[in-house]
Amino acid sequence: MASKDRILRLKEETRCNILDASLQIVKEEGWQALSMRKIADAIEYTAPIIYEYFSNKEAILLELTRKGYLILSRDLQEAKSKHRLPAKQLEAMWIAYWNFAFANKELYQGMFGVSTNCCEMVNKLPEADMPWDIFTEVIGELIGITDMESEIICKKYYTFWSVVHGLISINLLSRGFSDEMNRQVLRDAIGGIIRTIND
Amino acid sequence: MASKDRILRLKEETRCNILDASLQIVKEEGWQALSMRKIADAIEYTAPIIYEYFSNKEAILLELTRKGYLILSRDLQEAKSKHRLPAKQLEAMWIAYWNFAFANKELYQGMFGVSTNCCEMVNKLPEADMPWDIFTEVIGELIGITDMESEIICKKYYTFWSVVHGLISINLLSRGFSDEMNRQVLRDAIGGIIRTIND
DNA sequence: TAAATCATTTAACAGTGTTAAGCAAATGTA
DNA sequence: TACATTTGCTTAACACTGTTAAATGATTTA
Repeated sequence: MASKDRILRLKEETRCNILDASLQIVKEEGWQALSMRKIADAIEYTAPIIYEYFSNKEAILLELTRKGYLILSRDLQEAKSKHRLPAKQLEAMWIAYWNFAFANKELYQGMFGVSTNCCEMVNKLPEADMPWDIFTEVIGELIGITDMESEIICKKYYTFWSVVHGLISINLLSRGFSDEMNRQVLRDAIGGIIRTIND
Repeated sequence: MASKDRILRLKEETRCNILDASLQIVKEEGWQALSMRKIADAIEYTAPIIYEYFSNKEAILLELTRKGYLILSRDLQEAKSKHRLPAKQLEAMWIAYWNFAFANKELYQGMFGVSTNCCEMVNKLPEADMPWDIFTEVIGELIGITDMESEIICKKYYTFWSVVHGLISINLLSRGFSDEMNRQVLRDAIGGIIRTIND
């Protein structure tokens, strides 16, 4: 009777253990390898036990990404607090964002739906089937450089692509705004970067 | 004996049927719902038959994305051919790229690893757990606008985020360049956009 | 007509998420 | 202390997944 809160504490602990084990499996073997039975093995129980702590496998994933966003928020807040000028704050925040993504690759992938499956597939496709060359060609002409190995063209190309792919990804997932507005954002972004090309 | 090529033609046809059926299932029910038995149902065969045309389920996915890249390449080429100035060509190409992504949402997701699983999850998370507000705050201060509903801040914020998320996505998947170069690209992109903010 | 090849299916295996039934130990009650 | 009940956990099972091997039946070849 007096041990009621101790039991609750233990329950909370195994709940944490489930999440920790899950994250570790994901980090070591990828999202694809995460299975209920493997989690159960890690916490030295059998699979059905997990359903006393999470209603679903998806609920575990959801909680993992939720914790991911919390950590990211903390990192961003911390980065912001180290500067006073908004421009500096913003720069520090993006870098913190960047660091988080690469320090927690798998978690970031889970948070933003960058799947590992298809990544491996793309790497297996022949380079010739990819349309990247068309882009580098035109960007090369635009800035008057034909040497495809040039660092400048690489960077510009990279930046271009990131803007577009990022915009598309975000909109494919949660379609934040109207299509017209998205197009305008795209145009503005392209225009802005084209302007910086000749600097 | 004389019907050898006819048989080959039939074989080629069911191969196509497999791919078509797969793509249709993906379009209607998502990548997650694509199973060998469901494909078999669609082409009115049983599952093991598929293994006479594709060694794997992954081989089907690979072929689908390969065809996706081919279509994308064609669209880009076509967009490019309609202009002469590189700047105009580039703009048309990005818009073609954009259109392709949204006309073939599922295919694009498969090609670039934007998984549907996690997208649904993110939508289920409470808005409060997300760190977006921190960004909009700082960007608002930066451009001297505190009204969070402002269209300007939305667009700027959107653009910022796209650059970073796009860069990270691309690097997480296929880590194109060195970390130092990536950071420099990030800084340049941020610098460029900050400059365009006060226009 | 008999043999051999081909196309296709059925059966099976190991794995997945998930649920229901069972068991055994700890607890509450008389 | 003896019985009843709840609790913690496991085993068994279901429907599904990708994949492979064996069986079947039709078609072609000799």
